[in-house]
Amino acid sequence: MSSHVKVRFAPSPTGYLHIGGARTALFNWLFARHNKGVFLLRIEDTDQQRSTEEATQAILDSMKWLGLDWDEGPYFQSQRLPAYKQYAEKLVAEGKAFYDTDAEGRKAIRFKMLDGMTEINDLIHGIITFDTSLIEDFVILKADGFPTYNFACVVDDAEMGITHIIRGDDHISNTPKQIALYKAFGFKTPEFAHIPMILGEDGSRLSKRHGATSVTEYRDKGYLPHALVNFLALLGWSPGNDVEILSIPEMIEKFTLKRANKTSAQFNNTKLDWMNGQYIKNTPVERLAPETKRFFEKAGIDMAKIAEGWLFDLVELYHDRFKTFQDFLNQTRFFFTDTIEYDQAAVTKFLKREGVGELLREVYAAVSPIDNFDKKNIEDSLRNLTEKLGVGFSKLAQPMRVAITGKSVSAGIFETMELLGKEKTTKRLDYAMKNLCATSETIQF
RNA sequence: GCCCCCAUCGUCUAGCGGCCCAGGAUGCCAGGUUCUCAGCCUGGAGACAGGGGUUCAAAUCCCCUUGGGGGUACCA
Repeated sequence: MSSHVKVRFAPSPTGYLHIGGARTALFNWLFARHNKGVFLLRIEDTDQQRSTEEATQAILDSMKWLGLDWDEGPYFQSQRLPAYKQYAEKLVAEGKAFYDTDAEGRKAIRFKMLDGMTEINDLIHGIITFDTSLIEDFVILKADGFPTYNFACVVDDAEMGITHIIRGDDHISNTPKQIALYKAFGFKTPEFAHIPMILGEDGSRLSKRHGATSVTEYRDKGYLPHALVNFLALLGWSPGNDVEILSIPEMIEKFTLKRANKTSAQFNNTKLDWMNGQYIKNTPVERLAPETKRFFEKAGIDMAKIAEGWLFDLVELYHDRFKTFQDFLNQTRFFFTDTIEYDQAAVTKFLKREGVGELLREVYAAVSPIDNFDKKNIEDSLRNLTEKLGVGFSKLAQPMRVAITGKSVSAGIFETMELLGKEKTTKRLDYAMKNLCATSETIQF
C-alpha cells in the first residue's frame, strides 16, 4: 500500500450520524491510521432543503465521542460553490456537458454520458462492469447553483487528493458516473472499496422504526464508545482469528480491506449489550465511577451528597452485573430514593406468605442493634438468626430482598444492606412487615 | 421493468479445492458455583439457500433458479 494514503468520510448533514455512517467513518479511520495516512472530514451539504446546522453538529459530536479524530476539515461543500461552477462550465466549454431546461423551466448543467463499458476494480468486490449506455445524462449543477452529489464528490475527492474511497455499497451504481467525470476532467481515478451496508435487526434497511439507530442514542443509553467501536468494527470485518474483544490499537494494527467482507450485516443489540458488558467489566472502578456519576446526574439523581467512597463501593458491587449505565441506574435506583417501588409479583410471591411478617420482625430485631452496620456484621447476625430459627438462609433472603429493594433480584443482600445503610434498611423492613406482609385475611394457601 | 451487489448456525463471523460429516462469538437449552439474578465454569442443540456443472476431490471455481439489498432524482 502506498505510503500517502488519504481517505475521507463525507456525510450529508440531513440527520444524526447513524450507525451505518459511523461504521463507514470507522473503516476509513482505521484504514488511514493503519496506513499512517490522512483522514479528512467533509460535510456534503449540497441539499439546501434537508441540510441543517444541528445535524452537522450532531455528526461532529458523534465522531468525537467515538474517538474518530480527523486530520483535515471539516470542509463544507456549500462553501465551495464557485469551484463547482467553474468545473462545470469547463465541461460545457469542452462540449462534455450542456445547459438543459426542464419542464418547470429550471436551467441546469447536465453531463453528457458517453456510451461504452466501464470497469471498476473494487478493492473488495473485484471487477464490476457497467454498460454506460444505460445511464442517462445527469445533472451536475442544479438550478440553485449547487452541485449534485456525484459531481461535488468527484471534484472534491480529486482536489483533495483522496486516494481511496471507502463507502457503503449503496454507492456502487454511482461509481460509473463518477468515473466518467474523472475521465472527462483527466483526473486520476482513486481506488474504490465498497463496504456492505448495515441492516436493521429484521434484515431490512436501517430506519427509525428499528429503535436506536444513531450513535447519540447509544451514548445516551450509557454505552461505552469503545464497545460500540469494537462492535461496529466486527460488522463486515474480522481480524482473522477468534478474538472478538480488541483494543483500538489492535484494531488499527490488524485492519486491512482484504479482511473486510461483502455481505451486509444485521445489527444485533443483544450482542452489543454483551460486548458493552465485557468492556464495563474490563474497565477499572476508578474510571467507571466518574462516568457513573455523570450519567446518574444527567438522569436526575442528586449525586452531590453521595460520597466518593460509597460510589466506588456501589460500582464495585455491580461491576459484573450491568451492561450499560442505563441498566446500572435501573438496577440501583432503590438506593437513591426514600420511597421505593415494589414489584407486585415479587411482593405476592415472597411477602404475602404465612409467617413472613414474623420472619422480617426477627430480621429487624437481629439487625437493628448492629452498631457497625457492615457486611460482615450483618451476615454474622443473620446467620445466627437462621441457626436460631433452624431455617436455611434462602428462607430469609428473598423476603428481605423484596422488602429492602422492592424486587426479587438484586446484588448480594449483605452488601446491599451495608450500602443502603442501617436507617433505610430498617425503615424498609419495618414498612414491609407492617404494610406488605400477609395478614390473616391476605395469606395465600 | 432495466442495471448492479450479496448469499456459511437465529445473529456476527472463520473458511479463500483436500486440514471441514464446517471452527469461534452471541443468543438459546442443561448442569455446576450460590441468598435471588447477573457473572463465571462445563456440556448441548444449531448453518454451507436449491439445482446443474468443472475436478480424483467443492462451503470454497462456473452457470441457472430463488431469496435479500442497492440504484435508476435539479437526494446524498
